[in-house]
Amino acid sequence: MNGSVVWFRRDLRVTDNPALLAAAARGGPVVGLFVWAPEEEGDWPPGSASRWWLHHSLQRLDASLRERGSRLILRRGPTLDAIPNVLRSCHCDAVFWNRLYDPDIVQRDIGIKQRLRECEVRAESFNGSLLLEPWELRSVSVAPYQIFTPFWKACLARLAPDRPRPAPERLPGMSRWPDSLAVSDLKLEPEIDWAAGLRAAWTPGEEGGAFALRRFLEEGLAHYADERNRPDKPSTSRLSPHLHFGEISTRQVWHAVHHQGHSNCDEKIDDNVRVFLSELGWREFAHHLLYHFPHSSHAPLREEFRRFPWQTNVAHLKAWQRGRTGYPIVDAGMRELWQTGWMHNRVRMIVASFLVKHLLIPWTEGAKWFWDTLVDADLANNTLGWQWTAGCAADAAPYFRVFNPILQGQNFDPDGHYVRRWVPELRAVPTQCIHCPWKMPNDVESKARLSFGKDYPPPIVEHDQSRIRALEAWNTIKK
DNA sequence: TTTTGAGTTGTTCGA
DNA sequence: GTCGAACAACTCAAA
Repeated sequence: MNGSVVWFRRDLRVTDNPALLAAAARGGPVVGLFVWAPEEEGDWPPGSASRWWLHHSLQRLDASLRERGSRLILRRGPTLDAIPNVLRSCHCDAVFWNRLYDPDIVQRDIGIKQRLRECEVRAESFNGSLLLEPWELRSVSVAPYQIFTPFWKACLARLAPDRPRPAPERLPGMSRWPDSLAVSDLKLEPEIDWAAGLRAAWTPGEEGGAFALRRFLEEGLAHYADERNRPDKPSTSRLSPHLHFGEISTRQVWHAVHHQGHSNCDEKIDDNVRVFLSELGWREFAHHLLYHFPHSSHAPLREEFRRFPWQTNVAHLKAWQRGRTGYPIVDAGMRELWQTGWMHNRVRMIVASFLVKHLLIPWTEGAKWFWDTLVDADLANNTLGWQWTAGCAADAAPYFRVFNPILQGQNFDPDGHYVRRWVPELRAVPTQCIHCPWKMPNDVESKARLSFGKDYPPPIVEHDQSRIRALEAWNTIKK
């Protein structure tokens, strides 16, 4: 009896998967297990877009395991029932998994490991997703880092990520497999099919992740430092959902990009590579913060923000969610999100700043909407992103940094290609008005075949006024 | 302990 | 049109 169960969660790959390799190394049968137990994830069970992705990724993983002689058994929670049940029915005596770092999941997993060990089951977890785990790095004062630059410097000084390890070629199987649900039984796909845009934009699964990395190395990386802020250019990696679901490991990405950097210009690391790797650094930093400040997905890291005069305005929130604020760059972003489950990072900052500063709507509302609509929704990244925008993270932006959606549009989408792609009613608007169509002269408006205010809304708030109002609101919480 | 330097991503105004 | 300064004060990290 030396069969092993690999409990898959967000490590949906066979390459460079420490838990899977540990199971394979024992030489006995290897059984993949996925347990659907959203109620065990606290206030943040996977959102709609994530569920769609998960559905497809599970199918791919099962296929990939079957090619190797194993398979993926699907069960519903409670996890603490499902794991022992599968262990018994396949006569396995060990469970391996890769660690997650979201507070509620950490607590659950600690309990599960303890219970399994009490039952004489070998239960072991591994680091399958971070370059350094949150407890591996402390500042000199022993307190967790709260500011990115010193955090990342310290990481870089210590970092020597292992080389990624190849997938096991063969996995010993069983003669009789335990019962399994079908992926469709989990009902992860939407009942009303709104996922056409997601299907067109993404290939969930390990192969899709490898393909995205290859494409980025060939087409994106060489211009990354200059163009990563341009939503009209294909220079970002688009790896975020693959990284979230662990379809590719951070180590794989790190080594591939590093290698490319060295082959480009011998000793010196390319600026593009340096900038991209620091984005992986932000992912590490986000996980570090959420682990050490487990309440931060709900509450501001800076205490005084509890008194911030947020406003409730359902109509404004709806307009923001549906991409009808009247600011083209904001609306383009929100519609890209709605249709594809993803938004360019620069545009995420612009729409977030707009919600929080122009509309004074709580950042948690934005975080919730992103959580439900993003295919890369990740509690750590989402939390840090929103806290940063709202200015309540430790290394917050200065209070006076209020993005001007017109200027941001003109700077980062200078030809309006991005806006025209996602806000088709503005397609014929000339470039000089594309980011402020309300300034369009009447004769131009008729030529643009646009009835302003009917086809496209006027701005729901005025920028200059909103900016002043935001600065005043920030003033009220000063000590 | 105290001190010092610094903090991803910006905007506006006036010279 | 371009350019530099001003926009708060605070807290984190390290010496």
